[in-house]
Amino acid sequence: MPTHHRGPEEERIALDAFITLFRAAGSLNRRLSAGLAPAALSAPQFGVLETLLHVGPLCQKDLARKHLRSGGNITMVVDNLERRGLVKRVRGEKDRRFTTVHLTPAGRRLITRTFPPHARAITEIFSVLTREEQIHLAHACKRLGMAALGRSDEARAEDGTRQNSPCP
Amino acid sequence: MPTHHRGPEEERIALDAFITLFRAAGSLNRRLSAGLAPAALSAPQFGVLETLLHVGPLCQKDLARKHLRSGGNITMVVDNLERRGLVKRVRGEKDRRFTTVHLTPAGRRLITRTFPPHARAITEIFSVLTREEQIHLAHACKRLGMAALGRSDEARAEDGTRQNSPCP
DNA sequence: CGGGAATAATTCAACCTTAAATCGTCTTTA
DNA sequence: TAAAGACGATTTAAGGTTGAATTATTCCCG
Repeated sequence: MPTHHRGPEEERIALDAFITLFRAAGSLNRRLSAGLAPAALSAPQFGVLETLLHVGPLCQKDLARKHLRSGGNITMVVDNLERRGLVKRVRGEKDRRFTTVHLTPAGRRLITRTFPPHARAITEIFSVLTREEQIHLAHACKRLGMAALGRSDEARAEDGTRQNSPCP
Repeated sequence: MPTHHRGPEEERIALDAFITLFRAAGSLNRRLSAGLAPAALSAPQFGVLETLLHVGPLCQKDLARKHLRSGGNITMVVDNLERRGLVKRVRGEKDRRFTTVHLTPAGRRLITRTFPPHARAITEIFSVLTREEQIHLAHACKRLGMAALGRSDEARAEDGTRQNSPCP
């Protein structure tokens, strides 16, 4: 919604940036989901497989934290992946509250051949911006994200400063 | 997911910008949804009411186009708003295929008192960026969105160049 | 040691989202 | 004018999302 609102200029500019950011995210998302359709993967499913590939087996709590999603949500996404045999749950031996999620061979095969074209698609789309523009965009979004979180909890949980929980 | 992937630099930068953009949108969305909770409005419901307030009664097709959502989605969101008595559907007289969605007095009251604090919250969060940064951000996102859409159909349907459908 | 607090996962209800199928209602055209 | 096609809205099935309640397990402390 193109914010037909007319207020003071500061507000107008902020609302315009806001709505544009959201529309871009939506369009990106739709486009990339289409690219995932051949593998019959939803974006969240792809995200979980990608994380498992690049950081290794994780408990669901950590998956939730990494993706900024609720626990119940991860349960469902992992359910659907497990139903297709792309992932398996392993009950913690030391601490039986945890279940660690592992890629199966089939899951690893699928994600290793799905990730590269996906990354290429992103790179291709972002190439409408120069290298510097991309860096500035990322920087601005990083600050925005922090501001939105109000700096409270996991603001930078995924910004590199990871303090991983001890999923056994 | 902080893209632990390590590829050529161009790809690394694009993926970083991508993931940062999405995390920012997610955080913004969560924060603003929290602000809407007192009014018991979801973000999509708020969006529809806001559009109806600022552009006037619209048929569902136009609402769908404005929000880049499917028709079925709008049917449900309007259902929920109508159930609460915030909007009402009016069957087209000339062409009975269309239903025009109107704000009820209650709906107008709710959205007129909900919008200003919402806009202020956005402005407040975006104030971590300078005026110029916000403008550059919007510009970059605009180009990104176009690139993602592949320039096809309603790429700029909401960028001002509105060609409204003739909902009677 | 034993009971209460904390914690990981699951379930549940409510809503959002889409694509595809269907229903009514025009419009076109043969 | 009647059949065919186009078009707006609704329904349906599948999945995503959340927050709250529940369950199972472990931890802590008196």
